[in-house]
Amino acid sequence: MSKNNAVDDLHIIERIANFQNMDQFKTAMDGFLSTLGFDCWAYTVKMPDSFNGSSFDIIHTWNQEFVDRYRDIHAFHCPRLKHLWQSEVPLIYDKKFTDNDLKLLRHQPVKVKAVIEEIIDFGYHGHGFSLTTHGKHGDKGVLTLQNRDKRKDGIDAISLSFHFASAFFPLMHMKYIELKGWRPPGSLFPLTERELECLRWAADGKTAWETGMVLNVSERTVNFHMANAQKKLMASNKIQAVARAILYNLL
Amino acid sequence: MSKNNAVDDLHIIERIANFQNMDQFKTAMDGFLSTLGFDCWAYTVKMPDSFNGSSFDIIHTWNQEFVDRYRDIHAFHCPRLKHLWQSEVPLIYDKKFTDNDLKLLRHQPVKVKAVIEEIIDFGYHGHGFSLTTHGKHGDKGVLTLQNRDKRKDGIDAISLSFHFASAFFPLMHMKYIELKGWRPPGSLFPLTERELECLRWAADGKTAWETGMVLNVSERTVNFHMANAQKKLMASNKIQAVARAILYNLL
DNA sequence: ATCGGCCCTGTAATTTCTTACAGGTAGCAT
DNA sequence: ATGCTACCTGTAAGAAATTACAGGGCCGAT
Repeated sequence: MSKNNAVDDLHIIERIANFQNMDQFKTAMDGFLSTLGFDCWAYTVKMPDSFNGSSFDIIHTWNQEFVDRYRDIHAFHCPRLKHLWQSEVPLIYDKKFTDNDLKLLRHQPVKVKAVIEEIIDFGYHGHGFSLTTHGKHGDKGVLTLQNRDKRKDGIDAISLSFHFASAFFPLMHMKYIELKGWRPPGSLFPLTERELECLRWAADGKTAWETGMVLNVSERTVNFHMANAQKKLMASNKIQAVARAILYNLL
Repeated sequence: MSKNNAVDDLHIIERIANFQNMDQFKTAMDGFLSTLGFDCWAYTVKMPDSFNGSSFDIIHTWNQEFVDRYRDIHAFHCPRLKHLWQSEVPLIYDKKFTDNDLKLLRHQPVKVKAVIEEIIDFGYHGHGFSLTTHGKHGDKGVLTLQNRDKRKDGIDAISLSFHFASAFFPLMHMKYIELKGWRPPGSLFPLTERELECLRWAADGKTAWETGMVLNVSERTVNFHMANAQKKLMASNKIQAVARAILYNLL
């Protein structure tokens, strides 16, 4: 973390903003994280390609066996992990955390219980934390840093790393999404102001006729703009057009 | 910031989670921020009530005159501030920042230029930073911390505060939204699994008949679930139902 | 055992959307 | 001037959604 002052921060922000390719990104990621002094880290990215399916990337220094198993048993059914993905509340792993989780186990259905037990058993220990960041386009990232090595006095060293990672992980994630070139499907063509207005009113439940009243144009014109928006968003109907516009944060 | 270790962090997270009312929240906010040693701070919250209008809250220690003027001249038209609201890239205010902004001025339309000049003139200086956080339901928060007092050596003290605020501001914001009791309209009744499935497929542009094929039920049944979802979401049609479900992060 | 919630299905009238055809205006840039 | 873009409007046929009417089955809880 070097000198840890605001000039450094500006420098880091600029550095992240200027990564040109994925190699630079990954090298820097490695650099940042290894200086934080953890045994292992994982960065998981979720990119929603539709409302019925998402693609995931996982970059990690865990052993592959664990990650595969983790995915196969649908570990994200564990309530705490589910919550991690949905909220911005970080998880801090320590003794107390594990105790709490074991307590929660009693109130879980058998299926979920088995999953959680296996996760804890397999590798859900070690000191560290998980952070979630929510991107603009429905994309999410989770960063996990852990010390498996019990001999290391991780718990007291976590804090600075936690704060530091909180500050820069959202930026790293944004840059990753950008470099990855991922876009929600059908976001290539810029929408005009009129098209956006029509989409907005449609999202608020207005019919084409009502939108026409609001915008002081004919119903026909609203349908015209809506049809153009649909083409640009590669949507098969108004509903998908609105859904994509929202997902892509256009409204 | 006291001892600054992980036990403290857990404590802070729990404390934030346990605020019972707005008074406790505001007192704590004051406490956190005043210990960071800045002259003044502002916390701005945006809650989208529909796609055509949002409500804003501003809690601040600026002088009211500035805040009013800031709102009246639509300061958020300033590109940097617009970007701040849309992205998660923080702004760090220092000499370099102001210089950059003045440089950018040359390429701006006259209207925007006038706005920016007035902001800089009126109060857009001082050392500090602005942070953005994106909530789950389309809500956003921006936290700004500044030292107006030029005699204070702000720039080198910013970093720790910046990291600390990055870590806990998202949680504060989540809690604020919760305490405020704000919900996107029509999110009171829990949707069933079937209703969610129908909404998801609709959001992906499928017609009721197509969704029926996918779910292996009749078109009529899909319309039945969709109608129930519409009632629960208080939506006047399928489009608004889908839009609200997305906004409320249900899909 | 009864009630309520969730799931499922049918018919039919009406409204809205979607897509095809057709056309015209205004402003801006090379 | 010419082309490009955004904007606007009309008609009409067919597809889809919306809203009413109607009904039955399964399961878990009081």
